[in-house]
Amino acid sequence: MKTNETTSVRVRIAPSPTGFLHVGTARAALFNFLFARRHGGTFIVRIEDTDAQRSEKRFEDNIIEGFTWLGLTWDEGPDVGGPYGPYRQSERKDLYRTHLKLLLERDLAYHCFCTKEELEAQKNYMLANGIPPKYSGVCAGLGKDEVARRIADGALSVIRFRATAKKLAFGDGVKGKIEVDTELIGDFTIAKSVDEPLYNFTAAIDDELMRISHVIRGEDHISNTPKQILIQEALGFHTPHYAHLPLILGPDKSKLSKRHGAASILEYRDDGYLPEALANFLAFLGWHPGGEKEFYSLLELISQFDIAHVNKSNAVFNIQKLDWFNAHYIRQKSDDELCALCLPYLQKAGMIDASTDREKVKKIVALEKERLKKLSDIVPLSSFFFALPEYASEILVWKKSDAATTAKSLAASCAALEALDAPQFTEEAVKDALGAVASEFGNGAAYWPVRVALSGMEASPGPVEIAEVLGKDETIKRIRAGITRLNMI
RNA sequence: GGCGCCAUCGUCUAUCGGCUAGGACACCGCCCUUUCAAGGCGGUAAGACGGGUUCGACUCCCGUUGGCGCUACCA
Repeated sequence: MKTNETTSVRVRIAPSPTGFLHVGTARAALFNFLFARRHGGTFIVRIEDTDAQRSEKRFEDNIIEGFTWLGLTWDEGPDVGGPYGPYRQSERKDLYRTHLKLLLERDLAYHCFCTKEELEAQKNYMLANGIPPKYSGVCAGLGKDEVARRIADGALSVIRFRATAKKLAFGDGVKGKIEVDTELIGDFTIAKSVDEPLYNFTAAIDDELMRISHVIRGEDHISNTPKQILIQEALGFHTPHYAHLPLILGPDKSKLSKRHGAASILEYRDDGYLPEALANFLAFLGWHPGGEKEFYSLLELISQFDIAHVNKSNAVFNIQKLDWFNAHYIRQKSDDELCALCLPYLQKAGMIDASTDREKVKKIVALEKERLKKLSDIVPLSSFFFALPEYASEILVWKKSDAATTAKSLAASCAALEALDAPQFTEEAVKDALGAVASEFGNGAAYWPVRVALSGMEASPGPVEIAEVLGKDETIKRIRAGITRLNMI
């Protein structure tokens, strides 16, 4: 796709607020955003809410919130306005009505009175007889008077566009040249009535009126493109450059959808994924800047983005890779930032409240930082700090040790730690105290039981770090409980 | 069924005619190490198939097969 400096780049993401912001739309938005910013163009958000039955404001809000969370910014949209508004199709009815009437007057479109049942029957007949199914055209030749009479009689109708049969080809920025025979399309519907326009029609009108230069969208829209081009030609509109992105697939290789898991991008946020991780991951689904660098900030993505390098084939959404990106970005956070990010999860789990010592929480988060794949992992990983979990006494014994030795080493550790004055219960002091025990019993026989007694878990941060966070009293208490347990084995 | 799009490790990908096919995730092993994680090192693993074109094809062309998408009075 050529992007010379003289034609300004204007791209749009046109979500339909009939559901929460899903991954596919978010990725398409990201690519449009990247493309616009890369070329100093304009990024527009246009809400396609022509389907009044299915559109809901809460979905629009969810979509806008999702884009914002991802780090995207737009220049024109329903919330920020712009010179080509309004940016909600439901608020552009008059524009569509004008063009619809124009099409009707010029006989480029016509009223169709066929009922859904009739249409269904026609379709089944054609299918059964091996004929490519398309509108039969029974209403295509109705005279003006006949149409007026039927409408006056209250007959229900839809508006169909007269699709001229021809070989149509358009260049695609990703796929190359795409050719279709519009003969196979047939006269398609563009409105339920002059006040109820349908998707292919409104998209063609708005892309013209909003001066859209490039349409970047999922390849599930390839079959809509010739319809939109036909409408553009009938109305004397320009045809924007098209670029159809490969689809994002679920593990089963079918188009990613709600049934594959997260229904909304915001669910990823709530689950503890970082926007920079998701953006990095999503950008790499179907595109790659070349080279072996893996981590790209949004700014770096912008500077490298080239739509010519977008893949043609679909990509499977690999949650493990997302986790890896996320873990990386979590580790990049400062302790303060990460603590602030983890706080909501800890609070929600009831593990901390306003009275909890913030410095203690920060130490805990810092300790678990490199173990977090998602922010929400902080809850199961750190709960033992706040309340010792129930655990099997047997796990106190290190694999290369025995109960008797473990009891002795735990008692020694306990004594060594008790000898420390509470104010001097520093990481340094604890380390020296336990180090002395370790030099007598060996690292494994000394550290393992202390760590298990303190955490109640077979896997956790080291005993010195935990003890320092817990403080002398709690540390001694937990170790004594461990010793008691050992004596009962 | 019709039409369209696509085809490199299990997954995301590099390669734009010269490849001993590179990287990443995941997986396995080793190191580090009380455990886990992180980190370091190493390993298993790919050009769907068949024809062309060419000195030379993963790269170009054709066919086959397979996958996906679309086929609404949804978008």
